[in-house]
Amino acid sequence: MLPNLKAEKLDPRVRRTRGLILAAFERLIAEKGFESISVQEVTDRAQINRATFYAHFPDKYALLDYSIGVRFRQEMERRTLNACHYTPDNLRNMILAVCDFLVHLHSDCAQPHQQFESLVEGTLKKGIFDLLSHWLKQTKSRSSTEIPATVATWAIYGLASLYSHNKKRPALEKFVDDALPLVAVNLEQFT
Amino acid sequence: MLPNLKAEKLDPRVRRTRGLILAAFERLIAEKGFESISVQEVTDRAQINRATFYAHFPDKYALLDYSIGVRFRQEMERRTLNACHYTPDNLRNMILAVCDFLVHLHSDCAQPHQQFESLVEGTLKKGIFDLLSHWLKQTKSRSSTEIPATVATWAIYGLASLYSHNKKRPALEKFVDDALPLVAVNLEQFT
DNA sequence: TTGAATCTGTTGGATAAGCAACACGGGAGA
DNA sequence: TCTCCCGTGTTGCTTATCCAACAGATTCAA
Repeated sequence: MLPNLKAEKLDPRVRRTRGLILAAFERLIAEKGFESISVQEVTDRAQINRATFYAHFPDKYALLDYSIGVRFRQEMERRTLNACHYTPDNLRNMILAVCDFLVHLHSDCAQPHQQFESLVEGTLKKGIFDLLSHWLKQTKSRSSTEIPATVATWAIYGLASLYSHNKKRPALEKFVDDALPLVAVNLEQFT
Repeated sequence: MLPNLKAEKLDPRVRRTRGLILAAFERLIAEKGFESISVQEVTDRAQINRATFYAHFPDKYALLDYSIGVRFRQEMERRTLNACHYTPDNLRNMILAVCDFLVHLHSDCAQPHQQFESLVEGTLKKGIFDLLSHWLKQTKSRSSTEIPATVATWAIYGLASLYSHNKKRPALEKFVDDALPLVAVNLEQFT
């Protein structure tokens, strides 16, 4: 079972602190981009002590990781893709979701730089991979899921990256429908 | 010197907790009125432990007191009436402010009951009295300020109460200009 | 080069907030 | 009447957060 967002029974202080840090961080990212943010700015805006930040995150890169992960899982939950299994249609919806996610991320974030992008890529691929693996393991097929999930993950992220960086983007639905069969063929055995 | 709102150097945890309690309380008051609110509801919404509430306020009546006091001082600060001295014009502005305050309080608050009203009255009169006394003490006049400040306080609150309960209210400016001389005459010696 | 300024991570001890439990009291309903 | 439920305040102990201080890295200007 994928860990649900609200299922975790945390100390309320921890939940509150993380929420404050996250909110401050996301507003700052929208204002001035990831690279130029300092930990101090985040903690000032979040109204928490700087030492407390380090009790939760090793550095601002870990915070970015966390932020992207939370947002991704929230989006999957919103589309009810977190509690289902593999079908070509679910796959289609997931690709749509990832494309959407990247497009919004780029418009929400001032000055996306190289480092930022590659961190996002890593986190997002992990999210996609985990969700896909979760789907595939629910099928009766005995075959290993690692390789097909990896292939599909990279393909999906690649598609979304292509789409989101495209200056004049085609209609999303059309784009995804063109690409879907190429990904789905690798996962046929799990249908 | 009247205590400034941001001047107090409080533990940030205390500041945060009070802010959360206050915000939760004010939203609840707008939703269901003061009487039917329980301490538990406030703390649940504020994401605060119930025991923590009692570390800050004896009960919900003290919270109402605090809330009204903060809002009143904020409003006076906004109108820069907190750092000035007695003049008829400042007095006029203060009466305008108190009327405004009561009108908005009644519209923000679902089901204002008797107990609610009398608590508000006490807190507000204390605020008015303190501010007036602060003004009067800055004049060269040697006379005692207690009696004139008391008379003016009650008069001002009475005016605002009358105005805010009036079904079809006259224009505020006209109302105040009619009443102003009656209050000002008691404070003439401090001009 | 030097020095001032700013940010990063880390630490030990102080303090606020959380938690679970308790006694108490006021309904609501059998 | 009795019991059950719910809200109020209170308490001792645990835990998260705050704080002040530190050493090291980076930048920038004199």
